[in-house]
Amino acid sequence: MSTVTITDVAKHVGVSVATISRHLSGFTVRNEEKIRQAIIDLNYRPSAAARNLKSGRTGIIAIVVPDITNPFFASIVEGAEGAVGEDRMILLVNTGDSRQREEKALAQLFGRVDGVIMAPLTEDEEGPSFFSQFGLPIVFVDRVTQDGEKFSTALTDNAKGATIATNHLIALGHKKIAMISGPLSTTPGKKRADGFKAALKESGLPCQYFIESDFSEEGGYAAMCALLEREDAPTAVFTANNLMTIGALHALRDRGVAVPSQISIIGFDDLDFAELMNPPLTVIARDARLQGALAMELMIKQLTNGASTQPEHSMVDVQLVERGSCAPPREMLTIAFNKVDR
Amino acid sequence: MSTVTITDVAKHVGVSVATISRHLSGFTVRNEEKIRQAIIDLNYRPSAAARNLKSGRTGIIAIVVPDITNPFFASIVEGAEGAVGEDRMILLVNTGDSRQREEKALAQLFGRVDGVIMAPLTEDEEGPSFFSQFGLPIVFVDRVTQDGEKFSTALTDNAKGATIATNHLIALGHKKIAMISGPLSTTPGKKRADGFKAALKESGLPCQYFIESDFSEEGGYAAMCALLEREDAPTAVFTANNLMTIGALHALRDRGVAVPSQISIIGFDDLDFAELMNPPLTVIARDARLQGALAMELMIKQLTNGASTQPEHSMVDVQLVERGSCAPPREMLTIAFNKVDR
DNA sequence: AGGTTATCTGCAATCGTTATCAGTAACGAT
DNA sequence: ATCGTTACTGATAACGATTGCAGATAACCT
Repeated sequence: MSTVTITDVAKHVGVSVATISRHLSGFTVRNEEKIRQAIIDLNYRPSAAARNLKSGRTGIIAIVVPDITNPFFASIVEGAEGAVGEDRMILLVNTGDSRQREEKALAQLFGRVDGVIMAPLTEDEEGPSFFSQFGLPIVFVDRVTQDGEKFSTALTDNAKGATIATNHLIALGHKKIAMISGPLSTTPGKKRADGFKAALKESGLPCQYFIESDFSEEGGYAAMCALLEREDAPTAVFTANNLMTIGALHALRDRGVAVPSQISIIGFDDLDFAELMNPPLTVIARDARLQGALAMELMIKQLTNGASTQPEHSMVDVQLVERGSCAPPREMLTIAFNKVDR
Repeated sequence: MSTVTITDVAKHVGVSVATISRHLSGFTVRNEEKIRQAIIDLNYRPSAAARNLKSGRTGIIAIVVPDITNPFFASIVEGAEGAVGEDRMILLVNTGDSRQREEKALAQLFGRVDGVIMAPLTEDEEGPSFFSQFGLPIVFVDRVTQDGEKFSTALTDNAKGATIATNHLIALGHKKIAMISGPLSTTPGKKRADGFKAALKESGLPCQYFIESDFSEEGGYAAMCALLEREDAPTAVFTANNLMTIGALHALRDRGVAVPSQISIIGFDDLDFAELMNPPLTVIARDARLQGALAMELMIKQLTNGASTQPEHSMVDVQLVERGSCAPPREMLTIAFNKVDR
């Protein structure tokens, strides 16, 4: 166990601890070479704990996500990781979609990290949120809380993405369009639902097939099953995130429903293997890595400029990626067929 | 900025700091209720830095992986996260397949964490490895270094998995079997290649289509392209990890090669969406989450039992999951067809 | 040489907490 | 009334580094 401290090094060289400390902090001191050698010989490593205590800095930025196995959040983390720079590190916290873990984690983080980048579980919060009195710089990524304007945010244009997706289905001729939505208590859940409903309204279509689910694969599966059991089933579905898209596709496969001939499906968030799917998946894509990087940049800006910094808001754009999972609705095919038939 | 310390709380209540400290550590003290209230009123949070300095413990375990966006490592992390328990947290380090970052990260970790769970980049290391003099408990997960027996490990049965995969192809009648291998400098790269070669040898088949690649999607793509360009192309391919499998499939799709009718493919490591692929992917699967959890358990055991603990080695089993990407080779189909034809 | 900087040095205080140790109050037993 | 026990308390010294201060040394100029 390396219990060697700065004092040991000082004694070994024959100078005071202050000199060693200064050498470590980059000042020029007299016996540079001797000190360097002593550090190696003794295998000395400065105690991060002591440093933190004195300086109040930890050099660690926490990133708190609900589910690290969701490729989207994994990309967020990767993006943030890439932007963190040389002299800082990332502390990852996976809250596992549990509110309790989220709160506990936050409490534990205090004093361990210089700032927190987080995707909160829900927006629901009575009165001024817990975060406003947290006492540590916070940047929200992908999701915000009620009073999120007070903090820097790195979001995506959820409403726009949902509107594009819905309009894409409408343009193909669909009238019975379903949405498997995320929880309305979350930012992306709410905004994407809003975008969907607004697009329907604009085209004078009713909103009959709206299911609020939970952003999970199982939730997407169950929601799709529910839709298929309807007497008057929808001809197209917009799934509000990648996991629910996968779940919905599993449901379709299990029921033997053909995509896109029997039902069209478009998902929010791209997947690495969307092209390899059967059929290739049409999605609303965005650059999650960039989003993570932006969040980190905002955090670093806040850290270097001090607490006085005004909150900033960055927005990542969305984009329709057409592949093969959307087609005109069945009725239209039938009509077209009939026409040809005559 | 919450600059309120234990002293402030003590003054506010009218007791000594020692009493507050004791209360915080769970001892029974006299003015429990008053103290609790004061802590809330003042919004006091104990400084982790000071605690660390005194106790020498940080309550943080680092987990170092080469690439967090690889679903496999994401699952490892999730498994470890789930097993970490109430009073510890995870510090995630993504080395991005860079040796330099790996070393730097390790150095930075010292004093910040109680132990390191890691998947090292390579096994190559001259002499006694860097890790043996690292001075912090280490558990290797998925990969080891040369002198890995000295540390606890949570590995998977790579050779067995590769053998099963190869034998599966052989049983289908394939003679020209390729392997797109990972780097032989890594544990899974080496062991899977060994298993592949051993299986071929046992069946008296030559090893003509062996390509060493790099576990990346691009690498898998390039390797598959190289195989397809051969005059005498293989009829079946075993890809040594999930990312290379995806890359290889992309290559096949781009070239218009049909799976499994023209070429069979089997991958190491399952994917969430393997069933949804075109065709559904046959793989060698293992429980990565379990593997991560096992690594964490070994770490915690080491932490609680002290440095004297003997290293332990746990092994996660592998399993063949047959879906639709493997079939008898083309020649055989042709022969069968000819027979019927006569 | 003498004076003035410029540069480096050690001492000691400090960060916020916990561990140790000596002490005190309350209480029952003698 | 004395003693022993129990159950808590407060003062203080660490933990290992950083930093302001004042002093020492070297370097430079006239």
